[in-house]
Amino acid sequence: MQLSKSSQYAIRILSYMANHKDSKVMTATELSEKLDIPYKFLTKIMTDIVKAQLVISIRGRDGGYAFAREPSEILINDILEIFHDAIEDEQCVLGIGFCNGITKCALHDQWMEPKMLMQKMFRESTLEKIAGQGCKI
Amino acid sequence: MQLSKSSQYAIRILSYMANHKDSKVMTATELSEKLDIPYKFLTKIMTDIVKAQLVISIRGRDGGYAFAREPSEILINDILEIFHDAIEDEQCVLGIGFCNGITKCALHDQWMEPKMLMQKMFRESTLEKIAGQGCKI
DNA sequence: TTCAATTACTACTTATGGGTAGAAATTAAA
DNA sequence: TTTAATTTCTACCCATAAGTAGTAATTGAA
Repeated sequence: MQLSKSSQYAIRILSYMANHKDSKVMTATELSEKLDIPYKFLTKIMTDIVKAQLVISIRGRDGGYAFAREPSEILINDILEIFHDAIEDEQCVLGIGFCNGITKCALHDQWMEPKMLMQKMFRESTLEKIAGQGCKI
Repeated sequence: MQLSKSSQYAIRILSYMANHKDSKVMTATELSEKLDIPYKFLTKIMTDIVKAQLVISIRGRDGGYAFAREPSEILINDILEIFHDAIEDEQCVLGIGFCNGITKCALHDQWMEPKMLMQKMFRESTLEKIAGQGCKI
């Protein structure tokens, strides 16, 4: 019961970038070193994030990554969706295909409250919000 | 962000058994058919659950599986622990090693409430409780 | 004792996530 | 135009989860 490495890294990367909005672009090298994330893995993840249009990439000399939208407009849930880690409404915690109001799994009722709270948190936390907390990593 | 197949299957199996306490032992064949879980995978999981002493196994003819303790004494969290799916107190949602009250990850504060609620749910839901809800699967 | 019904064990295969290597493409500046 | 700094692409490798196959061990009953 945890987030994938890709989601963990992505959240750390983007929250770090949001924390350093003064520098317009940040390179993969800098992010990799500052956040202690394997360089090659980081570039792979960043390519996914660029395709999802949360950031833009500038290739070539003096290139790097920059936000495509304001950090106040980017939700943690947007990041989780890229790596298929978001908690979907219709998805059953026990993995059965017909878990709804009528036929439901053994944990359906108990799971409802923590699930809703988690979804709410992921869907209401913007990068700007979590960045302004004095977190360095 | 979801449980492993092993945990999902295990919860379904044990909650099914708790729902059918009249039959003392249940065979792997019956569980596999009723719950639509691959037979070989089910027996592998059951062996782990037996080792964790939640159920006992009776080998040989007329054998099968039976509870080692009352379903009212078995928590969902006990099952998650077997397959390393439980949410540990000290485990950071972003996977950093020094996430505590002083130095904390970007999501630390936001994660606290849903995490606590989830832990509480897994640690307070007994098999008996979730079984008595008219769930067949 | 033999047989059939059962779980346990060992070893394998397949799928997926995490991670790495090398080269290609792009671009600003010298 | 050349060079160096960058991202991107393709193709791998490794570890683990998920699932399968075959056989050994156990046991009640005929």
